[in-house]
Order: sequence, then C-alpha cells, then structure tokens
Amino acid sequence: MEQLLIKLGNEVAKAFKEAGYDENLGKVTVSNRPDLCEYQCNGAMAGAKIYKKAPTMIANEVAEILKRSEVFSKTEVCPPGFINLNISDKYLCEYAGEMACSEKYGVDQPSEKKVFMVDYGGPNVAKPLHVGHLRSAVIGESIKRIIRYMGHEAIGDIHLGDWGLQMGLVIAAYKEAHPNLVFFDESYEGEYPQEAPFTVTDLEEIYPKASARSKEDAAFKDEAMLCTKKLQDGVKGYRAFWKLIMEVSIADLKKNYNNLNVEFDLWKGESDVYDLIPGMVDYLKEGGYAYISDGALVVDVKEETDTKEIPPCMILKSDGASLYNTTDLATIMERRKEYDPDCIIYLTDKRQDLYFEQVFRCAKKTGLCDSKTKLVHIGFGTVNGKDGKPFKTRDGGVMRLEYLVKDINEKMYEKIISGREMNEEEAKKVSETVALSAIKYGDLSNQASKDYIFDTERFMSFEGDTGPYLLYTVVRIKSILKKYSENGGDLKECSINGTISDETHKNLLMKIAGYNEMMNSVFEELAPHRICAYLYDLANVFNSFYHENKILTQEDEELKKNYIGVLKLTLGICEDCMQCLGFEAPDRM
RNA sequence: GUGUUCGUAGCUCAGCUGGAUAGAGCAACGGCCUUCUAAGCCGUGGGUCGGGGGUUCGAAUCCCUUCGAGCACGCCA
Repeated sequence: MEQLLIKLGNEVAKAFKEAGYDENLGKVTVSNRPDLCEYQCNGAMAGAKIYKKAPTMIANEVAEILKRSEVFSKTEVCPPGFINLNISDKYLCEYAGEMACSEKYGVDQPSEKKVFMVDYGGPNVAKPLHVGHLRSAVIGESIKRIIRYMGHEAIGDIHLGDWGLQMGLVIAAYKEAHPNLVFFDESYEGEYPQEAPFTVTDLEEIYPKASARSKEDAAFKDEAMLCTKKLQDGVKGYRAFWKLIMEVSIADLKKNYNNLNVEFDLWKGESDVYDLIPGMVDYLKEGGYAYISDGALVVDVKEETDTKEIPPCMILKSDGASLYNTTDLATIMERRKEYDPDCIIYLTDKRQDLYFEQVFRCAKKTGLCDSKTKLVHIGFGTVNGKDGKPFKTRDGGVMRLEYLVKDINEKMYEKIISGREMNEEEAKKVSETVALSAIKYGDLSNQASKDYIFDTERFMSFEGDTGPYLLYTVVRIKSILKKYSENGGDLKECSINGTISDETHKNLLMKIAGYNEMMNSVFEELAPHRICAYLYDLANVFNSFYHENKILTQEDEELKKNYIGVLKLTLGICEDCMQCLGFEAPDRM
C-alpha cells in the first residue's frame, strides 16, 4: 500500500500544480501542532523564494483548491504560510480498513528481493557471554527480523571467535593438567573419544586462568602458541580436541541465545576461513595491493577526501601470522562466494569504527568485495551501570549475561506472583516473557550508537516507556477480544467502517495509518529504536481511546464491531512490531 | 596531538534529515475505579537545548569558535 503521507502529499501536490506551482512543494508531514491540525504542508514557504511571492498568497491559492478535495475535512492557512490540514474521517477509515485486509498491514514487499547477511553475536568459544554481548545479540536479531519483515532475505551469522590464541591457551592449560590424554599423543593412530572430558564450566574456569598466566609465564605462552600452531596446522589430536571444545561451547551458547530469543542461521567462525587466507594473501600481493611496511604486510586505504590520517589495513603481522583483519577479509570473500549478498551488516562495539572503515576500504579497493555488495558497520555504544560507567558486578567483575538474565527473571517472577492470581507454573512462564521484553526494550529503545544506562528497576517497571507497559497494553487488547468471542461475538465479522466516534478514536486511527511509513524508514535507517517509539505512541493513543470508550458494553452493535475491528488492527500491528524487536506478549499478565 | 561521537527538565531519553508554543517517562503534586486488566487514564509544576558568533523569513537541528565528557588512532579483537 502507498504510504498515507505520500497519498496526502499527492493530493496537495496536485493542488500546487493546478495553482501553477512546482508540485514537489506539496510534501505533507504529520502536524507538529496537533492543537491546530492533523497534517501540514510547508511547501508554500519554500515556494516563496522560487516565485518571489508572499508565502501566504501561495498557501491561500493552494488551500482554495484543496478545500474542494474530499481527502481533507479542513484546510487552513496560518502565517507565515503553513497549510494546515485535517484528514476526512471517511478517507482515514478507508485507509485503515484497507490496511486491515492487507498483508503486513499495508507494508509493501519489494519488487526485487535482496540478500542481507547480518554478522552479529560474535562470542568467543570457551568464554562465557557477558553484558557486552547483549547489544550485539539484541540489536542484530532485531535488524535481521526487520529485514525479513520488509520482504528481503536475511542470513544471521554468529561469527564465532574460534581460532586464535585463545584456543591455544585452553588446549595448553588442559594438556598440562592431563598430559596423558590421547589427544596430545601425536603418535596415536586410533579413534579419538567422542565425549568431551570437560564441561562448559570447566572451560570457563580454564580460560581466564590460562589467559592471566600467559601474561606472566613466558614458557606457558610459548606452549600456548605452539598449541595454536599445531591446531592450525591440522595436527589430528589437536583438531579432535578443538572439535570437542567447540561442541560443548556451542551447545552452551545456543542455550543462552535461546533464552534471549536470538537465533542464528549460521554458526560459522574464524576457523571456517582459515584455509582461504594463503590464497587471499597471494592475491593481494600479486595484485600489487599489499606491501611490506615495518615488517608487516599492509594495504593502503587512504583516500583523497580524507580529513584524517587513515592507517593502512594490516594483512599479516611481521611474524607472518594472520590477525582479525585477515579473517574478516577472508570471511567477506567466503560470503560472496557462498551467498552472494547485496549487503553485509556488522554489529560490533562502536570503538571498532575505524577498524571497519579500514577493512571495508581494503575489501573494495582490492576487489575482494565487488561494488554491488554494500558493507555496513553498525557500531553500538556501551552498556553502563547507574553510575554511568561500564556495567560491572557489585565486586567490580564482568557481569555474565546468564546471571543478569536470571536475576531479572527472578525479580519479575516476584512481581508477577505477588500482584496477580496466577499459579506458579504460569507465573514463571509469564515472568520470563515479560522479563525478556524489559531487557530488549530497555536496550532497543535507545539509539544503537549511544551508550546507555542499564537500569534494571526502570526497565522492569510496568509504568512509563518500558517493555512491560507495552505488553500490558497488548494483553489488555487480547483480553477484550477474548471476552468478545466468549460472549458470542464473531471476530471475523468485525471490521473498520466509516464511523469515528471521538478524538481518541481518530488519534488511534491516524497513528495506525502511519505504520507503513514508520516501518519503511526503520528499514532504511536500520533503526529499531524507532519501532519502540512508534509502539509506545501507539500504546498511549490506544490507552486513551480505551479509557474514553466502552467497547464491550457498547450498545450500538455496528459501532461495537467497528471498535473491535480497530482493536484487531491495533493488536496485529503491535504484534508485528514486537516480532521485529524480538519479543512477544503473553495472553495475560 | 589528530580524528570522532556527544552535551536537551533534578534523573533517563526522544526530537522523523531547517518549521509554529522544544516533547515523553521517572521522581513531585492534584484528580478519576459498583462498568472491558487502576500495573491504567487525565491534569499541574519543572528548560537562556553547554557558552558565544554566523547562515535565513525561521536553527536543538547547518557552518565557525570555545568549554566539557567519552572513544579511537599498525603488529589485540
């Protein structure tokens, strides 16, 4: 469906043209003065310059023509040249009615389906997830869902950190403690055990200790580097052991991401492109792109228009080892070959802005990535505690994501069980659903690029601009629709008809009618926080409507059906928005 | 030092790519339940949009300058 503002704009543009002015001046926006009008056009003021004519004169001429239009119920001119418009009830109802019958409530599917890859998550194997991983997971998941909702293909890839020194550290530490395991016996020729001799908890203990030790104990670090090399060179036992680490770690990651309603299509990682690196390096050398600088292999990525010094993109360290850049470039190659994406979106901390700028330039310049494929980095801000400093546990340690989620689940359970009559089992399920909305909405409602303060109490509140408030509103609609059905009403028979009973009713319909436009700009800007803002507005106008109008006890049957029709549409839009954000509402709470 | 992001109510944040009187929420205060979930709704108070200059009919938004904060600047990821 065409966006409402475009339709209204076309109507006004026609009037501009008829009056002898450029039709491009006829752009319509939602009014920023709802006390004066519902929609506005500021084109007359822009036109004043072009035509050297008083803006009010232009506005008046256009307004005279618009007064004949059936689209608007009121057309007024206000100094210095605003054209103030009210939409006619009939036109608005027809638009909303059409939305209700349309797929995705009028959000059009693209004529050309594009392939997006979303690289998010980015956890390291053998290391537990911490708060820092929350944003990547939550924002990435939402962006993936938004892309799909808009009718494109989105492939989510977790891009595991599964190959570097960190793996060598774990292997070295384990080997030291259990030197007789067959994995480390290079003369061993038999089958390796299928079962891991360790658990996730073991791994999570081993890694930080090994990491800390490597900084003081040079011999241990050498051993870890040797293990890394053996793994990368494909020594059978090391590979088999590594595989077990991967299995155990991935199973645990899946569980944690599941709790967040985050799902990846691909569980690839740095290890998957390791074999591509030598060929890529040769290509860069032969193409004359890469050269040796201070012993390291680099590609220049400076451009004429730069206002700052952009350091070259490093391909190999001076000892010949690969690094983050190397695997990322190889991954771009691999993705192009396997999936031929139109766009690859990376979600990482915004501190990596410069780094991605270098990698993207390098990929484009060298042809590792063709011009068709867009490379986009979405850098997000830090999750801070109430003191405005990076989120920490009470004793100053890194907050594990698992504990954070568990803590919020428990607090939410206490809230639900004490405030409502609900059995334990349902309360547990409901509280998990509500808790997830609290966490995700708390994160997503902020602009991704900004730091934000993770305030558990505020996010969990049922009042104000929070996930639980939205869920509460949705639950309320569900409850009314359910009662309507139970009392013998047929929901299928209810649709929006031409009547608008009061201002709150109209406000609700106007907010609904802006859905299409909102989703399109969210997609263009990849900005989930705007869905949050819309959803919150929608919930507010709905609640006002709800308090002003009795729905189930409405005596006028036609009006009642009309109301139910509006409720169905409101609910549907809320659910689609939440779907895009990555959480959902329970049936009651 | 260079670059970059940001500075909006006591606190947490919006502000849709220049529009009218800068908006929400929390906190404070005052109303509204024998009626669809009051975990709600309605209202009041609270601001020199860090400061200064400029661009123009019009600036929180664009430009310059200044103050303050965060972050990044070749062998980590």
